[in-house]
Amino acid sequence: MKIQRPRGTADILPEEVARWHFVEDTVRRVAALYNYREIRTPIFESTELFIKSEGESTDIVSKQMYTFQDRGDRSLTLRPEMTPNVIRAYLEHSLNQKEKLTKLYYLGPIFRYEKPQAGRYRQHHQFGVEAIGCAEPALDAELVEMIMYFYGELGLAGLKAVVNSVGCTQCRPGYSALLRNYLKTKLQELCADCQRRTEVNPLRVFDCKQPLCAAAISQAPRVSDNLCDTCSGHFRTFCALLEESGIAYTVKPELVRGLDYYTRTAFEIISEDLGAQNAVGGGGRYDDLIESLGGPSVPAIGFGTGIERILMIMEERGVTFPTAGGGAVSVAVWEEECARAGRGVLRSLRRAGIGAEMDFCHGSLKSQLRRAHKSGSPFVLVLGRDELSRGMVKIKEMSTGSEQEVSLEKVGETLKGNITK
RNA sequence: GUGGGUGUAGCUCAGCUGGUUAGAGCACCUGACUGUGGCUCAGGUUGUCGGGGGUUCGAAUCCCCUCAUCCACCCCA
Repeated sequence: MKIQRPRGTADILPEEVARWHFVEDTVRRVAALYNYREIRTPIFESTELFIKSEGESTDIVSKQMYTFQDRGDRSLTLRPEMTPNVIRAYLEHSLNQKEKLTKLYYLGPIFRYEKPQAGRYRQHHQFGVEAIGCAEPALDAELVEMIMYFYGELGLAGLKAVVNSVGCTQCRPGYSALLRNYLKTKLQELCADCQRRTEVNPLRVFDCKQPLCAAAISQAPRVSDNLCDTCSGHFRTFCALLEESGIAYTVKPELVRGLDYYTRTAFEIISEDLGAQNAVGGGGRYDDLIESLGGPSVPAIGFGTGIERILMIMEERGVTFPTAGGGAVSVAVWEEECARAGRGVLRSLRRAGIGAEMDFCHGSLKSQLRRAHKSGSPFVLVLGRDELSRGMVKIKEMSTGSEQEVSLEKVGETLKGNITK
């Protein structure tokens, strides 16, 4: 074993690609149903974009970015998520001038330098959407509905939506301070992690699994009681609309996402089939991000979901999916003087839109049939001395074993009627 | 970044307390059928035992380092 793939990356081999296609096709179909249009942005961007978007102190920016200098001494970073890229493109092309509400989706790889683990890779793929230009909670609810619909179309089950409001610039700082002060009074009762969280990200303490910590925070002030009127109104309507759409969800006051730019609505979709990395998708509103990147003040919301984790759930639950059937027609020729005619047949079949291949390695007829059988060829064309001398070719249908002879010129035509594609 | 498990043929794994030629099943190839796949039967190929170093007369087996992978923490998709 010489050179191996970089740590935390994966090769997607031909056998697995069918699953990817199934997911990708579903992405495009569902996006179209909700009228989102695809956007493709560069794999790398100015490092500054991510620092400005996500906040210097976030895990992603402080320790997970693949950052490098190019030959022109620019600092570039492999995208660690997609929202900043989409917003950058939105601003760069003044999409806000073209329509009031811009609805975009993306599908592609993103990169984070993390220690690989089950469901966690250094390169993984995400499907996500960004809806830019509307502050209404109805949009928030529709996004949750959309992501759940998407999972439903893939045949996934065992998923749970958890939602929260993280407030806005008006009310969040006040709440964080309030909570931090409360936690400081309980500091001795908290575990070491939670003592650290108290300073760094107090809301996380709610998520601690230690019973002592759970007890300590049972009386702590809740976000829901400390939102400003606008935020709490937004959240109430959002929840009511989720109920209207029949989506089962739970409010989780401790849900706080890893990026600084979120405001108000935050949500995550959790799977019971994954290990510790149990979030399949998540998203939230980011009403201040565009302005902070130097654009106009435009509200927006988005979600992202990890393709690898989706595939893991499919695997776990044995989700079946449609696969493309039937291999190419195989042309079997084993005598050297027939090879030329065989190549001619290949060309005419392909011109007729029929996939075809021939074994150039001089295998016996037997081995060629074996190969054809294994690769799922529906038909094998047998072309040997006998047939060639008559200007004919034998068509063998693999499923029944029946054979018929047709003239060389008519092969394409005859097969075309028989192949269901 | 911290802690723990694992690494033997393409795949799944066996190999007892160090002992000479490293195994099984599946897969693959060939043949039985000198022009016909699947089934059956019979043969056959494949390994620097993850890599490096050490202990030893002798290492897949013991020790150290390293790499990869898995699991958990952290964080997230």
